[in-house]
Amino acid sequence: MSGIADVARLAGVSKSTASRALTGGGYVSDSTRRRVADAAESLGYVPSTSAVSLATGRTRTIALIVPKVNRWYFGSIVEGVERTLIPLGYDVTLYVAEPGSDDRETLYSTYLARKRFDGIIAAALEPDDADLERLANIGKPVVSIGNPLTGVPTLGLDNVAITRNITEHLIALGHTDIAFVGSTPSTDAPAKDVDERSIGYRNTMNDHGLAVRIRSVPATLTITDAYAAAVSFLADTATRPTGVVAACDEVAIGVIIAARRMGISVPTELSVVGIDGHDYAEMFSLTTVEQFPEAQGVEATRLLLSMIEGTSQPPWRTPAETRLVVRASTAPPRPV
Amino acid sequence: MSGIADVARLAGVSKSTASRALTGGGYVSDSTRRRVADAAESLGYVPSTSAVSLATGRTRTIALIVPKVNRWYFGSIVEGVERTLIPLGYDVTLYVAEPGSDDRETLYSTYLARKRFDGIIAAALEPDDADLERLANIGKPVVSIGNPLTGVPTLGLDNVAITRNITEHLIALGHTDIAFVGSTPSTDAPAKDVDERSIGYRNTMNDHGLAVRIRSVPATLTITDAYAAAVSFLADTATRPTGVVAACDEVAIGVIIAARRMGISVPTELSVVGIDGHDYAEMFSLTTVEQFPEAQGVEATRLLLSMIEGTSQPPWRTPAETRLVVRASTAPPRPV
DNA sequence: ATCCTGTCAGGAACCGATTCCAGGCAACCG
DNA sequence: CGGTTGCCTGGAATCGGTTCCTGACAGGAT
Repeated sequence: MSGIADVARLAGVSKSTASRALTGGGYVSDSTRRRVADAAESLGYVPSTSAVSLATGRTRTIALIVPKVNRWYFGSIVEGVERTLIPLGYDVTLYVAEPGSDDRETLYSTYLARKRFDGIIAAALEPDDADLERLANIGKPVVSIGNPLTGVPTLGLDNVAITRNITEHLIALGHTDIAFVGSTPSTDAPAKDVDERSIGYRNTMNDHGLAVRIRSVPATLTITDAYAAAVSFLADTATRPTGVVAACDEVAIGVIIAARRMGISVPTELSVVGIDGHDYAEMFSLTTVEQFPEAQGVEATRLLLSMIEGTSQPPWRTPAETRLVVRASTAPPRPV
Repeated sequence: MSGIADVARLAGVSKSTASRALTGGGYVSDSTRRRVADAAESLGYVPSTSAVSLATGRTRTIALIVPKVNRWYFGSIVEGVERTLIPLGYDVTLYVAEPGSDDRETLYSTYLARKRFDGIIAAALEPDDADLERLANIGKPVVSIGNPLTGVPTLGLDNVAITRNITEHLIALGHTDIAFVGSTPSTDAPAKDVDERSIGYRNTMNDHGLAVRIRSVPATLTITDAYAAAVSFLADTATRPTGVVAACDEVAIGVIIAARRMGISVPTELSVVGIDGHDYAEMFSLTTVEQFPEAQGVEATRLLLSMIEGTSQPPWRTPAETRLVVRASTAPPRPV
């Protein structure tokens, strides 16, 4: 429990000199710098973070906001952020709150207001206008992953292009009866990734004069949700599509598991394509557009740190890397 | 950016009275208390956490240490802890570091030494003796989830009893050729859940005079790891067991997916039983022993808070709830 | 010899709260 | 009526650092 005063006393210098020696600011001769360092070492001195924060205004903490932890995409982001920040000695305070939950209000009224961080990384945050203003008012740098927030540098995918790409992939294989499994955007202004993906699919189908069919699954987009939905919408052979564009890999996998269970052969009777590059994609031979959320977490952290240091203002929108991987879940439709 | 001095000035009282009025300690008349509260409200006063921490020695932060986020068990724990702490205004600083990683040393040397929290929840921490001493030396309450640490209240399962239970279940169905899919404990002193589970299986097999067969999968115990391992060990029909006790549900699911893929019928040709009650268990009709990691996160948080408040010293070992759920992944072996 | 400049170190103010201590005042008791 | 007690408030110290400001000193330039 020794403080900097103890270190200073042991080294035979003043508090201010000890502080300068340890933090590296201002003039200190090499010999005293070493004496102070030795004293700190031998006392096992660890600076009090609250005192440092109070004096400097910096917390060496970044806030990470995610709607959920227990999904591959968000879990990967968390791991990417952690991996980058731990070696730098930064703390990560995690805030888990789904849009619309009670915790969401607490987020803005308590957690963000408290400003116990130097910057914020927000994944899939869906703030309304009032929230966005509160976010801007706290005066700390913010980086968004996933959906673009006005005035906030965002790292994300070009979702419309991606679903266009994979829808074209199915069409090129000869499919005409293609469903999008996800959700219908509530408004024309897409607020979420899923909305953009739905729109990319819809536009492509329209361009080709093909019928748009949307199968809804709950917004959580988990494998189990998609499985349950697929068990019901695959049952009717009359309305069953030959191709499925899934909102994400977890939905795609849920559909595949349901199909297998119902004896529907993938890809012979049903082609499925996802988006994510989920850990399980290869195991299910899933054709998918890979993205790399852990790398996105790393990249978002770098962007945020550069804003905190004030060295640079990142671009308003940074595209994240993707890659189409064709596996064995897509094939031409069986001739009628 | 107004401080308590501004609030005091606006309310026409001293800093000390304002502080007492807002924190609720000591004598303050109702009328001034209200005046101060109004002043704070109208200024949008938010106390500086670093100043509060410095003065009180309390951080209103708890540290959560997990080896990984992107696994159902750990993700659930994180969500349970978050759910409990957010309404209380506590911050959660998350530390993700696998045993043996570089980050693990940083954990002890930097993160824990800094003491920027009031208590610690550690899931599946595997400290060596030196680590354990460092943990004790920081002088903050600790609760462990999963594996018992000496001197630390632990919330966990009776793993030996659980695997005994499910091994008996398979034996009662008529199986004699039962493999444990997980790992062999490195020492006789079990350090991890998996070790205990392995031992429970082994003892039960020995008691019945049956041969012990262990199939190893990497320590990460993911679905994909288990899938890959199962694809190889299920291939040889001569050595293929009729029953599998999986170290956890993710391993069990990996085995089931591999079996389906290889045309091995579950449960007719292969019975599989897991441990966890994973989100996917029902989808795969998996017989399993359910546990509730999110509830464990909640419970561990409660224990820790009671230690922080000093109200009570929790018992050395608290058993977590479990429940055997028999589904359609287990059946009597096919008669030869 | 004087002046300036660069290096080094210490004293004291400061960050923004909490809390100890002392004192004023009214009410109640003996 | 003096003394004790309880309620209420303000001043000042404190938590543990950082940083501004001042000054001492040595060396080089004028």
